[in-house]
Order: sequence, then structure tokens, then C-alpha cells
Amino acid sequence: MPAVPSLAATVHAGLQQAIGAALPDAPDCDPQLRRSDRADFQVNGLLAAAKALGANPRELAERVCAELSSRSAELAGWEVSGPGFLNLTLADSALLAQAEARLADDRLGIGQLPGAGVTVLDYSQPNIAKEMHVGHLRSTVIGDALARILSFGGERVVRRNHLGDWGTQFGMLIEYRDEFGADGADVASLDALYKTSRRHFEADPEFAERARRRVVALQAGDPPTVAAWQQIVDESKRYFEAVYQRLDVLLEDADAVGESHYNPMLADVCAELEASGVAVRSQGALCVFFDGILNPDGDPVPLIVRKKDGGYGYAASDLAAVRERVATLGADRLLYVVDSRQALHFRMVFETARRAGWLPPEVTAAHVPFGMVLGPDGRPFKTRAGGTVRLVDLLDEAVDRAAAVIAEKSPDLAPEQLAERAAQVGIGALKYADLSNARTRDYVFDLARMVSLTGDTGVYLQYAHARIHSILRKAPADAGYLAHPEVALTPAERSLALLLDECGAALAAVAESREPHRLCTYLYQLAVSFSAFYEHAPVLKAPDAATRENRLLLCRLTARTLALGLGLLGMAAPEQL
RNA sequence: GCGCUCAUAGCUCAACGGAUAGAGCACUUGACUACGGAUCAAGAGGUUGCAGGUUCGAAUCCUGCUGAGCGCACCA
Repeated sequence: MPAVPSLAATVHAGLQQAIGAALPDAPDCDPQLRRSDRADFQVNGLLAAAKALGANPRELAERVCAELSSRSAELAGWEVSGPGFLNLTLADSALLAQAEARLADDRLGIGQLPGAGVTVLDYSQPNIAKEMHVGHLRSTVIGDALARILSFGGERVVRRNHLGDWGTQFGMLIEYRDEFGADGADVASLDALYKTSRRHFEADPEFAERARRRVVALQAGDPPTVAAWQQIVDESKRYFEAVYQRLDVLLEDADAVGESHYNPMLADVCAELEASGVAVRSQGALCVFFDGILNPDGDPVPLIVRKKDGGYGYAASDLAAVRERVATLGADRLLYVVDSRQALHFRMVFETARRAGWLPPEVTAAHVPFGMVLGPDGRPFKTRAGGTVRLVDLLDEAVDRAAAVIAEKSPDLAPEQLAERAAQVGIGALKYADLSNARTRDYVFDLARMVSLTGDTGVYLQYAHARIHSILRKAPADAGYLAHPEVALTPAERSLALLLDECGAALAAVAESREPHRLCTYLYQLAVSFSAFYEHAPVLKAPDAATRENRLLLCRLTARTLALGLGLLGMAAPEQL
């Protein structure tokens, strides 16, 4: 079924025609159609056009009005206001027809994104042999939402989880375990082992030397060393898998393509960079330099592709990944959901890849940066003891808190149902709290607020959704699919219907800006609008059959829209809480 | 020193260059014989860090200043 154009799009098209007819001197003027608190829409662009034409803006608006009346059947009212705004009011019948058409469509009438292609989306990036911490939450949750939203828009999304599974730390780890016989059977003990071996590495030069030789052995494929490494990798992957399952994100084993995957390509990457002159040797290292990037001494700062000891830096594997993602995966777009501190690194990597010809002009590459998670003191979020906060501990606490509230509200729930809903509510609250903040800003982590279950939280959206299903369970199964366009709408019904028409625009804005918080804002507004509707417009006890049908229609479409949006954020939308 | 990001209500955050800067939390006051009160209705709370500039119109764009965070040669 073809997409259902939004009323905003239809009105916009009508406006452009009317402007073309009324203002032959300024046919390309952007009407700047926006939602308004004085009408359904307001047209802002005529003020600018009047300025450009040296005309009276109100008079101009009157002329556009006159042309508009014959071109936009969905409009019920229009008036010139203030200095030259044009306020537009939609016909109730148009709002109802729109809702009916959307409800009849699998995709709620939402079309595909223009220019869809292949996006390689890099996110989560935990490190082998280390715990996932609160910093991984953002990358994982934002990346997951973007993967879902871009896919829904028709983009072919290739997920890449760039695991930190290679490097000197494995020499330390394996050597230490061999020498001291520590087990490292699970990730918690591996994490501890990692810290111990690091202290050893720094304190004991002879151990450090043996650890370095282990790295060489690993790179050379020494069987016992590789086996030890593989065992550590496998254990860590099992752990990540369990976390992803709890978080309900899309990442799976096939998406995990870590640094080790690129290791065999690094020599070639360096050779090619050096041969083409993109990289040069400096102080023994292979480097790429850039205009205007200087260190505190005023010397140029390089991207170090290969260190002076012959080892490869993370720039090398990032470059190999760019090359492979474009050449082999056929990427049209590369996205990296990585914290904003890496901005300079990605700028240099992309620039290097451009110079090397691995990133052709028609392929875009973008760092999708996000801010840090702060503690209540406004400093980077730490435990009371000053350590990093384990992600699994946060998940446990969020779910526990949700379970306590649910048990209080629904004391008769079976234990397994309680556990399921606590997971849906607790994890959803955590994800929503993260996603609803503007991506690039740091935010203060406050679990009590996230799971407080009042106000602008994930639960509010889930509760609105569940309340609709409570109505729908009591309604006739075949009612509420067809509109009665002759019935006038109340204010609560109108604002709900208007919002229901804007889901596609909200999704397009997220896809374009890669800012999931715009979808959160939209869904929250939708839930608020529904709650007001719920309060002021009885559905099952509506005054007459036609009104009840219209309200049921709005209920059905609101439930579908909330479920779609929550799903695209990676949140559960249970029918009962 | 250079660069990046940011500064909005007591707190946590919104606001594609548009009219009166919006929410939530906390605070005050109302609404449960309920289509689920995990809710709703209302009140109070602001010189959008400061100073200029551009514009018919600036929280938003530009410049300067103040303040904060982050990054800047061999960890990833």
C-alpha cells in the first residue's frame, strides 16, 4: 500500500501552488509551514517573502489566502494574523480520513526514506576481558534505536560491533595467567585479572617484556597463545550476548567484527598509505599529518597508524574497517556511535581514508557523538568507591525497582509474569532515560528518577499504551476501523488526531539528525495527548455510536503508533502492566 | 596554546530563525461508586551566562568576553 501523505505535506503542497499563483515574483518562497498554538498550522514564510518583494506582508498573505481556498480541500479555515502570519485550520473530516487511512496500513501509512542505501552502523564496542560499563549503555542503546529506525525507513543497515579484542593487553593477560595460574573463568574475574596484570606490567619491566613477547606470539599465531586468547574471547562474547539479550538490542554474534578481524589487513593498509605518500615516517612511527591540528607545543599532531615498535594503533584497524566497509560491504554511509571525546580521532581517520581513496566522495562517513554519563555530583559517573559502574548492576537495579512497584500495584501477578513485566518496565525506563536526552549533551544519571514511574519516563508511554489496550479489550472486535467524518471533533480528539499524523515526520527527523530523542519527544507528546483525550472523551460510554467509532479509531491508531515508536526505540510495549 | 562541545525555571531537560521560551521532578490546590489515579485539571516558578552585531523577527546565526567539560605522539 502506498504511503499516506501527512496533512502537513498536503497543505504544504497546496500552499506552494497558491503562492505560485498569488506571487508570481516569488514562486519559490518556502512557506515555512509549522505547527501553531493559535491554529493547527501557521505559515511563517510570507513575512520573509514580503521583505524580499518590498510588499506589505499582510496584504501578501491575503492574496495567498484567496488562492488557497480553492486548492486545499482539507482546510476548514484560514486567517491572516499578526504582522503577516497565515493561520490554518484543518477540517475535522480530513483528520478522521487521515486516521482511517493510516490504521488500514501495516506501516501506518509511513513511507520509506528518500535515497535509501546501505548504512554500516558501528556501535556498542565493548572490550574483551572487561566488564561492560555505563559508558557502553549509550552507544549500545542509541545505536540500536538508530539501527531500527533506519531499517524501518528502508535503509539496509549492516550492524558492526567493533570489539576491542586485540592488542597489548592480551599479552599481559595471557602471560600473567600462565605465570600465576589465575583462572579468569568468567568476565568478572577476567576483568580483575586484567587490572592485576596491568599493575604488574607497569611495575615489573621484565614481566612487561615477557608480555610484549606474548603479543608477538599471538600475532604470529603461536597455537597455545591463540588458544588462550580464543578462550577469553569466547567467554567475553557469551557475556556480551547475555547483556544484549537483557537489554533487548538487535546485536548478535554475526555483528561482532572486532579489531582482530582487521589484523591481517594492517600491514597492507600501512604499505598502501606509505606508498601513496598519505602517511610518512616520523620519529620512527608511520603517521598522517593534517593542517591546523597542533599539540600544546605548536607541533603538528599525527594520526599514528603504526607505532615505532612496529605495533599497530587503533587508527590502523579503523582505517582497515573503513576500507572493507566501503569496498566489500558496499556502504553508502558509515556511522560510528562513539562518545564525543573521539571526535578528533574520527576526523583524522575519515580525512586519511579520503586521501587514500578508500572513502570516495559519494560515500559519507559520520561520527555520531554522544555525551558522557555523569553522576549526581556532575562528575563522570562512578561508584561510591570511585570505580566504574558495571552495566549489569544498573540493569539489575532498574529491574528490581520496577519489580517492587509492579508488585505493589498488581499483588496478584504470578512470579514469572512479574519478572517479565519488571524487565520490560525497568529496562525500558533505563533506555528511555538515555535516549530522551539530546544525544550530544552529557546527562546526569539518576536511576531513581528514571524508574520513578511518574512524569516523562518510559513507563508513562507504556502505561498509556496499556490503558488503550484495556479499552480495546472491552470494545467490539470489529468496531473502530472506519471513520464517521461527518461528526465534529472535540479539542482533545483534534489534537490527538493531529499528532497521530506526524509520526512519519518524527521518524524522518531522527533518521536525518540521528537524534533518537526527537522520537522520544514525539511519543511523549502523543502519550500526553492521549491521556487528556482519555480523561475528556469517554470512548466506550460515548454519547452516540458514531462518536464511539471515531474514538475507538483514534484509540486503535494511538496504540499502533505508540507500539511502533516504542519498538523503534527498542522498548517493549506490553498490553498490560 | 590550539581545537571540539556546551551554558535555558530551585533540580533534570525540551524548543527545524517565528507570535506569550515549553515539559517533568519538587512545591501549592482540586478530581477516584474509575473505559486502569503508574492518571488528569489548575497555580506558582525565566532579563535563555554577559556584551555587541545580522534580521521584519534571535534561546537559536555571527563576533568578543566569562565560565564549564573534553581532546591534542605511539593506551584503545
